[in-house]
Amino acid sequence: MPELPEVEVTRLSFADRIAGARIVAVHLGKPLRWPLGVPVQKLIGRTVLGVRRRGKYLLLDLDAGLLLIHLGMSGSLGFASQLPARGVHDHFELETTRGTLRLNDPRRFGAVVFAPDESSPQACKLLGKLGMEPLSDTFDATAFHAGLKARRSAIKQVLLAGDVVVGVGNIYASEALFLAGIRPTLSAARLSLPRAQKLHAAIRDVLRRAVDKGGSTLKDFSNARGESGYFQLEAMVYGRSGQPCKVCETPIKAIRQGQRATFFCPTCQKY
DNA sequence: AAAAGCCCCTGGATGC
DNA sequence: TGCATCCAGGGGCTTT
Repeated sequence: MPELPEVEVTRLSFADRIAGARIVAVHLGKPLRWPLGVPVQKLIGRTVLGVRRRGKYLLLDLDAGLLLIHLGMSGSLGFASQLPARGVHDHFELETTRGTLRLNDPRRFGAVVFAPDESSPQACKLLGKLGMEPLSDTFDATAFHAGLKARRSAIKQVLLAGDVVVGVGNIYASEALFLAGIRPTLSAARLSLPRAQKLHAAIRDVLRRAVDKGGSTLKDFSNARGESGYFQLEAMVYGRSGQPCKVCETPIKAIRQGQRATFFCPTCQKY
């Protein structure tokens, strides 16, 4: 579910409220993708300094170490002073002096991992190979083009891979390619500089607008306040197989690339 | 080194 | 209504 906009929206919905909170208890449910990597006791008494984001990871900075949180495919966080009773899919909970942070994740592809610091092996294993941050000022079109030049697989799959640019998942990859007028199957290396620049702008545009709309709620995404997102209503191609293109009315086509669905308009994205 | 497949897990939708 | 099958927003790991 959660791509960069959903993760960022989640972060914005609780970062200010949790900053300065002291951890008073930790509850673990079923195992997530990876073990926490620290005895729960070591977290008790720690203070949460703030929440950052890197790609689709949330970084909970503590006064000693940090927690890396990934929402996987079906994860969502809740943060409130009073949450309902824990359910079967609530697998991690941080009880703090400011409220309880809870991870609900039915499929358990998500994870919460402790790292002593950002350059530790624990953190580098997860963050080390991540590409450029698309919403940061350092995301530069020329560097983006150079990154694509080195890759021969389809542009859609290079976007998803996350080693050139992070945060673009299955929804926003299709959407950005539509906005840029690029066929998803085109080899990444074959994008000219002007087209790479167009895609660079399209990625920033679609991600920013999605954050503004509170992310996309396809099924069950909600931010840490429990609020849904509305960007799915603005999708030009994602999930619109067979429906008329909003620009030219050609039926939207769905194909599979690397076990994932890709949506595009055969007319607006000719090559 | 890069690319392609596999797999982790649960639940909802679809089809018989 | 019941059961099997397919599909889903991610991404690390293994194999080519």
